Amino acid sequence: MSLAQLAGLLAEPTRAAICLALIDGRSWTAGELARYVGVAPSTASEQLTRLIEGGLLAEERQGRHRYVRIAGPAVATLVEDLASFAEGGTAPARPGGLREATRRGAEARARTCYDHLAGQLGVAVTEALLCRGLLSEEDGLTVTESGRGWLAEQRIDLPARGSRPVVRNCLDWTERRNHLGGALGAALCRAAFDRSWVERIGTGRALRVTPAGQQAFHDLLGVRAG
Amino acid sequence: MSLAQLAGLLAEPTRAAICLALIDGRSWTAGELARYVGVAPSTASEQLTRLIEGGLLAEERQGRHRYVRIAGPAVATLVEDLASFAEGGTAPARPGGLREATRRGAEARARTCYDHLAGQLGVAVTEALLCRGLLSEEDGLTVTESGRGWLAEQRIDLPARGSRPVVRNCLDWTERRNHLGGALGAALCRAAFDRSWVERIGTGRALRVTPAGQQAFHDLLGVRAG
DNA sequence: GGGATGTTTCGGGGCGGCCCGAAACGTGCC
DNA sequence: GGCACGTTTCGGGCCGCCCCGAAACATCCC
Repeated sequence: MSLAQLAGLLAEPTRAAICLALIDGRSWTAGELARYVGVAPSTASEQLTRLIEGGLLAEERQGRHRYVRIAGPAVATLVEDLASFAEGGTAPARPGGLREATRRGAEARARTCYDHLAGQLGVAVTEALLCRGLLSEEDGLTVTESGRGWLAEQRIDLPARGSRPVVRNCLDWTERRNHLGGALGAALCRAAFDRSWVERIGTGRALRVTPAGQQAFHDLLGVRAG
Repeated sequence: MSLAQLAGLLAEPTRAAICLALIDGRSWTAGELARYVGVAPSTASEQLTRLIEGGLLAEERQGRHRYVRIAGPAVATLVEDLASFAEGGTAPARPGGLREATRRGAEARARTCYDHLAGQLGVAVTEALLCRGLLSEEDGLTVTESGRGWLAEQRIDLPARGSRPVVRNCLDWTERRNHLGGALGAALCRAAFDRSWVERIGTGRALRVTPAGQQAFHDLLGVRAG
């Protein structure tokens, strides 16, 4: 692919809006995106196909839904750099100013990775689940019996085995260690949002751990967060 | 400016080729670029205007020539990231792989900044010129009498005072110290190329100091390069 | 099976913009 | 002044593609 082709993918307001909507790593369905950016479903469908073919987005089909998300951290960084240059009129620049450093610091502490927790928080939670025997790494990553019990206690639904693996190791690019992805990772992340343990900082992927969240992560998993 | 507008600037093969041609920081005239990318001068002129208005390029008019260059390091980084993503199909990614780290290491040692020397080499040369009293910082940056003599000895033409300042401090974004820009900085850089003291590594801004260059920088300025 | 919902395919209208050539403009040189 | 050269402005041809609506398809639920 050429530079012009790549840039062309982001050069239309519709496609740019789609990428910006997905920048935090969450998955959206094609219809949601169509409504969000204000185009007909047919139009969104075509543009999504193009973005996927261009390697900017990844899709996951579930029944009649087409879930779509940013293809990887490299894409997210690229889009963010472009957007920040476009907005600020000036420099993202590699060494980065104070603001950039602050943002990266926040992301290093806690952020979403697609739809689950990452950064120091994500890794710490995963470690804690392993230490306490709620997850096991013996035979690939699996949820243990006591893990099932714990999840039930916490009223976190263990997702049924669908097309998506329940647990999956996901390499953390700041911590360089694994954190928990998969359907369970997503469920934990959703719970953390629903219970106001974490909230987004701005529109990016960075998260703030709320006081309630610090309490909860400590009490439930012995994790000191924030 | 919006993300789509910014991306749109790079979304046409002609404009993308122009930006890639300028990626190493050198200045080209409008006509040169037109021939290089294979379009009519009128077309190049229009596209250049658009790129300048978009903040990606900077221009400097001298007589009937229109010199044009990348607007700053932020733009260069942006274009390089996009190009590397487009080519590699995969990741530039902030933390960067080995290849990226190697490139950045090379750039940190020696590179061009627009049309003059930067990186450790550029800073070292500038320091040496100051130490030896060839440049003075007393009353703004100026060339001293002995500096003029030294340049004559080296057969480096001290550029006549034109629209461009002869010497100018240019903040180095890896060394965080000043290096020499302006017309003299460009003349020194040109001399270094002409005399094969340095050569480009690949198509980017990174430079390699040749054995002859190591000898010359050491003998003439006491600079240990490479 | 039948209906509701989400998605895709297809055809066509319409706009934007890329590119060129011709002519005008500015500058430098003889 | 007159010529050469680099650049810009303007008009116009032409292609690409963005977007929509209608219809077809796929899936899920009753």
